[in-house]
Amino acid sequence: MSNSSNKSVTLKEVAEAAGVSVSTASRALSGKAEACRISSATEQSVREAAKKLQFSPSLLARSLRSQQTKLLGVVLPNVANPFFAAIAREITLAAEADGYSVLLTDSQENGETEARLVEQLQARQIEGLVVCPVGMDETHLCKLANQKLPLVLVDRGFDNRDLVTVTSDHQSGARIAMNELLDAGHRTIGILQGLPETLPNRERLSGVQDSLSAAGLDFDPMLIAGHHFDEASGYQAALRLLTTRPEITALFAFSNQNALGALRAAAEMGRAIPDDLSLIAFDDFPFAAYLAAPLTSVSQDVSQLGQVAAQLLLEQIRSSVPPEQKQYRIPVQLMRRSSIKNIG
Amino acid sequence: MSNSSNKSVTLKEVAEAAGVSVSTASRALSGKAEACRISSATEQSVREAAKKLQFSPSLLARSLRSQQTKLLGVVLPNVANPFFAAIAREITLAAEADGYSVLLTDSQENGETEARLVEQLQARQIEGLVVCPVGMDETHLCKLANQKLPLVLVDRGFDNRDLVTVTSDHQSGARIAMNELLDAGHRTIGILQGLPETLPNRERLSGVQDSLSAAGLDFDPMLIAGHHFDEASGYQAALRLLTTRPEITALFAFSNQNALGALRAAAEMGRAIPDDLSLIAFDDFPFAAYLAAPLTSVSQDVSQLGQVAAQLLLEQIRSSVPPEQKQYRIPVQLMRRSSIKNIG
DNA sequence: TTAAGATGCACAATCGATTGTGCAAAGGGG
DNA sequence: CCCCTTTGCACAATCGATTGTGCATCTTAA
Repeated sequence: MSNSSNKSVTLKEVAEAAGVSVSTASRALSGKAEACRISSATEQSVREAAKKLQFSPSLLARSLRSQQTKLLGVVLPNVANPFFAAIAREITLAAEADGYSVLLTDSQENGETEARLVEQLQARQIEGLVVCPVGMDETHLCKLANQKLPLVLVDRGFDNRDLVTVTSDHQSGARIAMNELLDAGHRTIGILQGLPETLPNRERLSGVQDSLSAAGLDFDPMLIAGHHFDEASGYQAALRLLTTRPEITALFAFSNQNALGALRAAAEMGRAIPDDLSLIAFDDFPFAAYLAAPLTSVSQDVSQLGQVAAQLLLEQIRSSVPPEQKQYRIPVQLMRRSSIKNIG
Repeated sequence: MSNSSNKSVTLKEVAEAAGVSVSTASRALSGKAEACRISSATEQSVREAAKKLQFSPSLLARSLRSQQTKLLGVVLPNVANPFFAAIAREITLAAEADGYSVLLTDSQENGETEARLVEQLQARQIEGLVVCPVGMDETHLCKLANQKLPLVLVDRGFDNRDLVTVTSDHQSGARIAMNELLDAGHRTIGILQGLPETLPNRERLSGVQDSLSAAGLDFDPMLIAGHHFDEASGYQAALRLLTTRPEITALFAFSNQNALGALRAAAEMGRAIPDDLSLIAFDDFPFAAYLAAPLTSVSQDVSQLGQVAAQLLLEQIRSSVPPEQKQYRIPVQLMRRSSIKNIG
């Protein structure tokens, strides 16, 4: 009964079944019957033929003709990372709601891969693009913006203020975290940083510095370690800091994965949390409250991040002009638990 | 200097720039110069023109003509869930390596949404589809398979053995988990189940039953609670079981989110883990080892799951015949930690 | 009865690439 | 010198939909 071939029904076949021309069939099905003076009898027979044949128009052909692909591109450094996955989801849902489909790609935290993926997406005539950029080179992205391709950067960004960017308020997040430690009496605080060249990392370092200056303390670069947002970096960095600077009483991990590494390192060094070492992390996660030492963290509103990015992109596509405001900051929230000991 | 309009360069413009016809330009650029007797001089001038104009062929037009979109579809119940995100990533990477792009969609754990998304993807002429199906209705998916659209089901599946399916070995995973509890002397074990109608859930229940029978114990349906794989369900189910059946000494959570809910419920009931209550969960996660009671769990090899699904799909597309073997089982692994107390 | 206007639909161009076919010009052999 | 082959490329159809235009037929009024 049902069509068992793999090629789909075309408008031409529908038109023949209804005994009309392709153009008439097209107009009948696209609701332009009135405007194009198609008799309702004809319209009905076309509709019936389409239903009977299970006609589904080729979006490919339609896109080619209309120059509207209804496709969005998304480039993320690691789709499997729950943080980016949450962003991907928000964009996907928002896109779907607006009739768009999402081409998802993974740059594997590699700038060249990112550039290649962006070109590939462009070749597919995407109407808009969300990127969480890797590295410090923004030229390939500026080029897109110059070509009038709606573009939104999310989570990470550049110093270039011309690109539409949605990020958490990393700087005040870091300030809040540091203040929490300082208020608890900590004075020698190790920083487990992530990818050094990323904007979030730099802004967080800046927040750390702000906080220290406000407290009249020096910023000691030797108290910073780490090179990535992953567990391994957190582990190595924590191990090194705790070994070279045993007077450290608290660690500030720039990601929850870094915190995980810190947990492992602390366990190996025989330092219990929070009694022998305090810990705070950027980026909350579901199990944070159930850890041996419920982890105090700065929570990013990832859903909000994704939603705002998606809305900015869709709005940009609709209006075909970039928004006036380029920089969007999503507030963070301190989740106060019990991984910090008051040693004041 | 660079093109600042948003419309891209067409082959026609390249051809004009090189002073040749569109067909010649096409052949020169697609490496068919030799075969189509294009002089190397002409080929060079076309290539140069293309480079100068930054020509990038429209994949839309190419797809329409060649009937090859190089597009894959992926439908997952919740893209933000790290488990599904990991699957999405593996598929994305494998696809990219083979020149395919991935259209990612989120069915929001809703069968009708899933069916709608699948149709939409079909309208985009995807060449293959990976679905983690929601619900028990497989008709819309069988239809696809009948239409010769390469299809792979992942994580979840149906009793229908004709659809290519890649899942963890849920049944033996559940057996392993139950045996771990039984070996530790537990006899009254509460089950926190996930979505009841899903295959993983049913297979896990089946594994539970196997294990109990082998131990000569009865399977008490009243010891099962829960309706979803999320935290809320785990919490409510655990609360109910621990209230109505206080003699329970151990819980088996069917997902890590369920386990999280159980953790919350146990805390509220004043039952410490593992001393007052043992816990084991299906599905490991990075922080499992750092919980107050390091959680023993059955770990699924999610990457493997995604990779196998991707390879099966790509192979199916290449050979244009479904594989002979339809069911693929990925082994699970017990991660023995310390959330189970030996009460033997 | 006939010209003007309304009605209903088909023809054909178009989007941007690919590809089968055909036609010149150049080259070679008898 | 002519015919035949090879070389080099252009023409045109095609993929499947959308859309401007034009042509019949029918209606209505003078």
